[in-house]
Amino acid sequence: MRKSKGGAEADEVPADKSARARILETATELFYREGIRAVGIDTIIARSGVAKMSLYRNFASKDDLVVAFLKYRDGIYWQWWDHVMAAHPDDAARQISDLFASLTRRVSSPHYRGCPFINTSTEFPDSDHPARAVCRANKRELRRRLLDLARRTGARDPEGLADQLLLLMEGAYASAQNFPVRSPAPSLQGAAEALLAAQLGRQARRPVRRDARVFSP
Amino acid sequence: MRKSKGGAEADEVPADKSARARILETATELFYREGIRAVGIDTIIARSGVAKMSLYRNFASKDDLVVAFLKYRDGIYWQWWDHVMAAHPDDAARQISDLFASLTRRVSSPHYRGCPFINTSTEFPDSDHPARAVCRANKRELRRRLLDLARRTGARDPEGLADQLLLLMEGAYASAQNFPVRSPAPSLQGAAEALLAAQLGRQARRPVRRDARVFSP
DNA sequence: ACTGATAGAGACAGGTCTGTCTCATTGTCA
DNA sequence: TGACAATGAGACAGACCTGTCTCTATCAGT
Repeated sequence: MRKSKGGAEADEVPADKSARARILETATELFYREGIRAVGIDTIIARSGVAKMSLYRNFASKDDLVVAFLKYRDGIYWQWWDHVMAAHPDDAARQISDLFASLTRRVSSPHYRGCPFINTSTEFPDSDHPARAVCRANKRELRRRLLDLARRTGARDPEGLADQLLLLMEGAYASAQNFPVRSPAPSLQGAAEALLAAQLGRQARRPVRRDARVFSP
Repeated sequence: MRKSKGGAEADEVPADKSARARILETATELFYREGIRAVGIDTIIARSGVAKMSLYRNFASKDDLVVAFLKYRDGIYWQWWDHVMAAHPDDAARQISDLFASLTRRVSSPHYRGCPFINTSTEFPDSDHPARAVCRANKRELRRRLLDLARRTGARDPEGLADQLLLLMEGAYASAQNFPVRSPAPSLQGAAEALLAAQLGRQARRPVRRDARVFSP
């Protein structure tokens, strides 16, 4: 089985921080960049310049470290969100535009490796895995905040708009991996604005329900 | 480290097929449902009732089997696509509606576990991994077909519309895992139709480029 | 100077993983 | 019947993984 190439073994985290902080930072970096299953405990301790027992004294297990990694990323995520929202607190439409503009930049970075919560959910299909609870909580909160935004725009169907925007965001995250030459991300902001505009216009545009034939290969 | 729970060890694939076919079917099922890294060769041979050497006589390595799995799923995918397109070959707008309606059903199935190409890309971050080429090819072809559809609708900006629809599709795939209670999928078709309608209307709706402040935590 | 908390170093156990090897068995076609 | 290809069964090697254990070193506060 082809393995991911291992990186340098030298310390990459300043040694003046606590062992716990060094471990968490290193794990966050490695788990995000190379995947959780692909990164072993030995790699984390080597890269953070920490003894193995220091890891297991601070985290009960690798799963526990994974949960800590996700909670750390969750914090960063809402920090980013709040920062974007703060620019125009009373203009929800503008906040949506800003959100998708910032998201476009975020997912267009060459180092971008997708949403850690989606990625982790893929790596651990068992929805009872402790990490999955953190992933679900992040997405639930994302949906809640999008609904709040949608309501404040005065959209005709705020729940529907929120879910449409949610789908766009998830699509931006997921498509970051497989379009190396020309990312679809630049179309993101236009899509969000078109969906919002469609909900603010006069004519009621209801989705057409059609009974297409079922196909299950 | 918490492990995925192993299933029954009994044969689940009819023994009258060739060893290669049994292996590929079992691997396809297991890789998709439980993830690639999580499923070992021993599990595959046990579930398919095949000797280990029969596996390695038909596939050079696990990576080779993974590539075969992805090509198999790729075939199924375009089979599904062609089936949906065949209903109204000369009405691109209707084809788009049908596509998203069918997609909604697809991702709403309780057994749905996301897009195998996105999932595999997450499991193997190294873009040089042989499996990644199959994933990229699938997504490139998806984009090509969406562009063809968009052109045939007479959309003002076919490339933009195709990428918007692409983002929606990817979002539907990615969001299948983390919204167990109330999936955003029902909003999918309405979003696609609204994006199409926005491109067929009179007024030019150009995305607004705004220089929001950069935030990199 | 003494104490106690924190951490480094590394051996080790027990399990799992991929991939190889040998040998016996089955089935098919001539 | 004989030959040959495909397959089953299972031991095995070598690597890697998580988690435990022991012993030693450092450093801050009193």
